[in-house]
Amino acid sequence: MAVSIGDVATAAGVAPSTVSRALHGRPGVSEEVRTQIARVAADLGYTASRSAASLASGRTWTVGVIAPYVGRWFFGEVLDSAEEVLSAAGFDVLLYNVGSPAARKRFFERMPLRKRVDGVLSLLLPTEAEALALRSLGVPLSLVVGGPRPGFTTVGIDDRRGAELAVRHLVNLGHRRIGMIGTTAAAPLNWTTPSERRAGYLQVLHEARIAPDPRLDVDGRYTVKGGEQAMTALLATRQPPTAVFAQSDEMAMGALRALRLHRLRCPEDVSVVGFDDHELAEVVGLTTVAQPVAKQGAAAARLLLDQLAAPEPTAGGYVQMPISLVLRESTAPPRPQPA
Amino acid sequence: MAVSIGDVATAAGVAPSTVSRALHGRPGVSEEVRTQIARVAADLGYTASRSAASLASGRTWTVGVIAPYVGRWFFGEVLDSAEEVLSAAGFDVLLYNVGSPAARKRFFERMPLRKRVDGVLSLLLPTEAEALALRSLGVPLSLVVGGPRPGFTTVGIDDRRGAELAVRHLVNLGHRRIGMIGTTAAAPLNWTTPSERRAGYLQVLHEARIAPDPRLDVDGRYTVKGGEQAMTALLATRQPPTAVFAQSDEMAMGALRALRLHRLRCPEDVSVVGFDDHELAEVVGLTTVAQPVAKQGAAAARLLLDQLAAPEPTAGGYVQMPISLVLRESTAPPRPQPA
DNA sequence: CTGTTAGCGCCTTCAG
DNA sequence: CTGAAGGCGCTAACAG
Repeated sequence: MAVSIGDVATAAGVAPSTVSRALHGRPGVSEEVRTQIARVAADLGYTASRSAASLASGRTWTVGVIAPYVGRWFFGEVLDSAEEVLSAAGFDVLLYNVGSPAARKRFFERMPLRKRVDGVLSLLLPTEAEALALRSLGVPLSLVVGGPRPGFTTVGIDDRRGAELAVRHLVNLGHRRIGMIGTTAAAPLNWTTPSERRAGYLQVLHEARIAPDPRLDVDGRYTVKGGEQAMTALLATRQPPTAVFAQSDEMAMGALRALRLHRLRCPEDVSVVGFDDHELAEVVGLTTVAQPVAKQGAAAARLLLDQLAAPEPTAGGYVQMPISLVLRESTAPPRPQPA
Repeated sequence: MAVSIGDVATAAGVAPSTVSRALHGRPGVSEEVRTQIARVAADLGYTASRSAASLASGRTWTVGVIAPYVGRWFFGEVLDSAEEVLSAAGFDVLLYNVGSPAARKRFFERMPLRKRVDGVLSLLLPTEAEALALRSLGVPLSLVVGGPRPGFTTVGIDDRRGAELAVRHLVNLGHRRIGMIGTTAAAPLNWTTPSERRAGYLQVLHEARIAPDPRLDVDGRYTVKGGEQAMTALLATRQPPTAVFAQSDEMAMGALRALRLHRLRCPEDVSVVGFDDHELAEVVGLTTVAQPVAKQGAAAARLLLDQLAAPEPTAGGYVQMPISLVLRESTAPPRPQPA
């Protein structure tokens, strides 16, 4: 069987409690004994059982991370950076991928996190009911999307202003007929990003005295494929847009593909702006609104650690990360209209 | 405090052991009592403590997943599908991101998995020493890269043949001067993929009686940026290649970008083939060798579950997944050389 | 079918 | 500075 604390104690000629103290660097152990114990433990390849330690102390030293879809660039990036911060602080990461509605429902019903984690980092925006379930865990909660939320510490960006940057850029180039690829579905997952970005889009159109045309507001499901289909739909309208704002780079890339398939050129025929500054946006020369993705994950993780370390449970807080427009080659003035 | 099994037992007027049996669906509990207990447990919002259960039973119901870099498309995709399979089977996923050499070293030294997991799924190829450490955990081991390995059940592809498909395609188009972007670094992480793919490349050159030119074999570090730099280096050689085989789509996309920056056209000036069939390969029209990424993750997870369920520890095994060449728009015959 | 009895391995008082 | 004792919450024999 695996070596236990008792084995180490016996081998070192001390009591188990002394081994525990020594290995945790707690005071009350002579330097001599401490090094001796460390040596013996290493020799024996001893690792404390997390289960037993958790049971006895109540600390699990693990953080639950809830993500909607790890395969998506944004989430992978956030997870990656968050994990790094967390593991450096000695915490393990328990990953829950709750992309599908079914998985999500099951997760929040069974709440497998109960008694299993010291804190939770969520990459998805919980509904009110879900937030309630999360709060009932009685541990610090951290969020990487959306805005301030009672009981949660959240890190995010100003989606609305980001969209404004993108659309204003198009307006400034002289575009008047500007489409948008986002999601019209009524925020199925209580996700505010699409509506916020739409609000920014509408705001700029309003400022520019451009009447919004609902036929130019299409659904791209936040996927590459969806973006392609959405752009195809836009091109099929009576009067296609001369520029398109895609709410995510992935949709923007789908849009670029649709343009290629239609033998249209970007930006000569249609300008495209994305959102996120995806790793590959540079590769395809996509103008986009950049947000610090990895930094958001790291920041959220760090804020969670702060709460974990705090003697008093500190609730809430909102950190907004900066965004900026990155100009590349996918945008240009509209081509002069045939008079 | 949280509600314990004792609370449920008292409230239901039975013994804790009966509650345990009932909730686990074990035989020896009357239907009547079982439903009664289920009701009470639900009312009280009872969830068993994983720590206590693990300590008592020895089963942790969690699987450790070791990944080199979750942000990379391939790994994100594998992780995503593996998590789905695992969690559907009731297992939690403990994620360890050990991308950097430092993190990797720390991980294998401290082996935080000991006494924590029922099985391990590794997305990185362990060195002999690392494999030893993993085996010492005494739990089923599963791998998603490389070939057969004692003590591991592995899922993979024939990298060598994949590379052959790609390069042979270029040869068949009439290319004779074919570059490769891979990694020349001596497999720092004991990762066989680069050398296997190189072997395939060399093999086809040999078949076609083309003398390999070491100057055309450049390092792209398996990243987009690296691919771009590698292609730039290739273009700077005395006699640049007319076609390039990139060992990953991410490097291929970097190469495409380099071509664009040099005002060269693909495939007119230079043909490019990638490897992986990245989600965005279609978007950029990249010809590539497709491998079933998500399926590999799911398969590896399923094989791990099989071992977990088996009464006898079954070791080893190797499952090879199919690959295929996907023709898109990044390859064409070389342009006739100026005579 | 159900209750009782021991631990699982560790941490944390409390003594010394 | 160190050891002894109790208990964390649950499961797994063993009795009835």
